[in-house]
Amino acid sequence: MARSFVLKRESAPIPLVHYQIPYAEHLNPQQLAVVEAPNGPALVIAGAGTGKTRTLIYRLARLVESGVPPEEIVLLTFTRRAAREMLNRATVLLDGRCEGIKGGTFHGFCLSVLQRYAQQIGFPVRFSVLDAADAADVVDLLRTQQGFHQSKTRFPKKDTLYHLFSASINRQKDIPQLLAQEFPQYAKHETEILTLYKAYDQYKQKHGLMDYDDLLVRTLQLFEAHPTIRYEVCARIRHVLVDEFQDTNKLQGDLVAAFASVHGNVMAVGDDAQSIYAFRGANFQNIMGFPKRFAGTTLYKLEENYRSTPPILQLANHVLSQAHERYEKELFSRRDGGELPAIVQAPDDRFQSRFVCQMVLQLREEGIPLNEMAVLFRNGRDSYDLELELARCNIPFVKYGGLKLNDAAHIKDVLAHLKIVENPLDAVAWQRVLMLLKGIGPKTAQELIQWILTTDKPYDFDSLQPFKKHVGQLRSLALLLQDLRKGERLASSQVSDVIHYYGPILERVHPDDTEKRRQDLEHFVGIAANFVTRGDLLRALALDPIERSTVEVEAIQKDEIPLVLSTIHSAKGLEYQAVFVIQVLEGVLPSAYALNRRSALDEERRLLYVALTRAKDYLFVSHSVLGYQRSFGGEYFTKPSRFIQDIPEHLAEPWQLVESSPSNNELSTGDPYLSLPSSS
DNA sequence: GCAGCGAAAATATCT
DNA sequence: TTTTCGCTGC
Repeated sequence: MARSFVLKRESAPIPLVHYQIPYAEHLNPQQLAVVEAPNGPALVIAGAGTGKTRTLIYRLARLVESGVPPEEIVLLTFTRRAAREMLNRATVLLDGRCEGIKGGTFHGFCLSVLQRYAQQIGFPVRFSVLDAADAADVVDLLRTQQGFHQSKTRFPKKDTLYHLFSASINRQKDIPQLLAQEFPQYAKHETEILTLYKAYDQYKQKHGLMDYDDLLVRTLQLFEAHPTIRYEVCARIRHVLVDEFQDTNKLQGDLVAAFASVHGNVMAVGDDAQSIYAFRGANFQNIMGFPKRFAGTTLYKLEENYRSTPPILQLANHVLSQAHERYEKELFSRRDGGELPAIVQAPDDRFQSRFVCQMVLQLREEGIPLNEMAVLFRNGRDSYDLELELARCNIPFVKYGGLKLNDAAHIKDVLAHLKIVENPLDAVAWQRVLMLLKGIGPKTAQELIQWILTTDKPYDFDSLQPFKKHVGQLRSLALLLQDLRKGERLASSQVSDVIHYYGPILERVHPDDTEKRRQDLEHFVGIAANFVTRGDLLRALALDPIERSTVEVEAIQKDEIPLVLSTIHSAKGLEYQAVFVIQVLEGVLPSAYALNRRSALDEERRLLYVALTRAKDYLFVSHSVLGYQRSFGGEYFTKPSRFIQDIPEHLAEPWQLVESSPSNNELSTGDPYLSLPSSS
């Protein structure tokens, strides 16, 4: 197919394409088959560490070398980080020719489509994208407006409600069903919740707002309502490649089908054993159903693991084999030797942190760079104690997952000012901005917003009679907004202006930690410098929020490449020479939320499997006997996760951490053959 | 109707 | 640790 395509474009007969890259030398036969796959639908089942990313990259290069215009190739990945990395590597591989390939998340790609056609489905060109916190704020606004918060029995909070709405869309279940399953305590509020759901949907339409789910849903709606647009968009997608296909949900499956609807060239890559997004409606049946959905699918398999040593794989296989739903797959390593993974028991959290720090330092001595080591955990907060210890040991780190800088109140405040300039209909942002003013509370803000939404001069408050009391403050706000609105000013200079205006407010609202927050804001100006327009900045931030810890890292040490801290979910698809999995405890991994459902427990188990298979050479799985509850200073006993109970000793070595001598702080493994360096 | 205080509650994974 | 709720005084 590719060949005849080339013949059509060039008038002279070209018998064969000359490939610059020696594919057969760089790839094993299974990988090569994928890279050379003919046009049409293809499904690649690729176990952990089988060179899936590498294969995809070579596939991209191959397509480009075969004459497919790079801008007609779309690579859909799970995170922006993954897309960026793959496209960079492909670009290097084929001296820059892959640069034009479009890559990103489903949400990101849908956003780019919607930005062009938003008006066709009744949205303003400059619609706003709501992140999870924004969306919850909208829900909260409506919740209060409808008076549901005053109900006699407890009414669900904004986060719960938004979670419910989002789950309903992503898992294709109606709200009563979800309520009965997950929140039986709120079942009696079913009618109100349904009312709220409808109100939420209408509100977003009316104010030009889209949440994450809307990006997918509205794109599908757009395609359905306007087949010509669908054709126009998808005709430009000659090839679509989807990574981590096991983690796509129904909506994303439908989108893939739409994207491939003109050219039919779709390649999906996935591994059912690594499915860890069922909570978001991911359905690995998408993999099973792929050949049915796309007639003529060719199936490929990648089975040889190049990443991990045999002992690491054996432990991972063992963990997976205990799942209720059995997996037939067993990965085999192409490597030899390797040390047994360690199951490390620490007396308490502090010990665990000190152990990690000392081990990291020791491995660095042995020549492993910090960014080739990762500490993985179930929840963002599971690393708090470790973060303190790392700072104490002067070990620089980056953290992925967990809280984002965007969630900090002061950043949200600044963003809200930009949002109302971008989209004057964004009432939630208005509310936030107005309530920062002295003497303006929820009631006054609502009245002001009523007026703002109906006027054609939303940034001119001078004519406002009933709000005379506030006219001074409103005037300086108006000045700022009118200034920002003028011309096409650079995003970072707009951010600076807002911060300048916001300075006094910051001091008044957060008198205790003004300085710390001011530093965040300065950091934020730097980030804004990566974007040209205000709209670019806002949309990028909504989809790819700033990691909170990167701020602190820069403060610690700028020169050394940092150690990686990451939630397991965020570590998907990546690999490291040494991996520490910490806090492997009952109630943490598996999560307490998963304990009573088999399928959820299996997902937690796969999560640990994903964590273990990130390791190439060294693997440490740790847990502590005593935990410290951060909320009120208490201690509690913990149990090691059921997933690491009763692991035979030939699969992993049990280590017990003990204080080597009461007089100093050194740790010992209790094993005379294992020495740990003292912390200096 | 707003601000400030203290008590109480909650506390995932990601886009 | 942080957010939310409810009360009180202005």
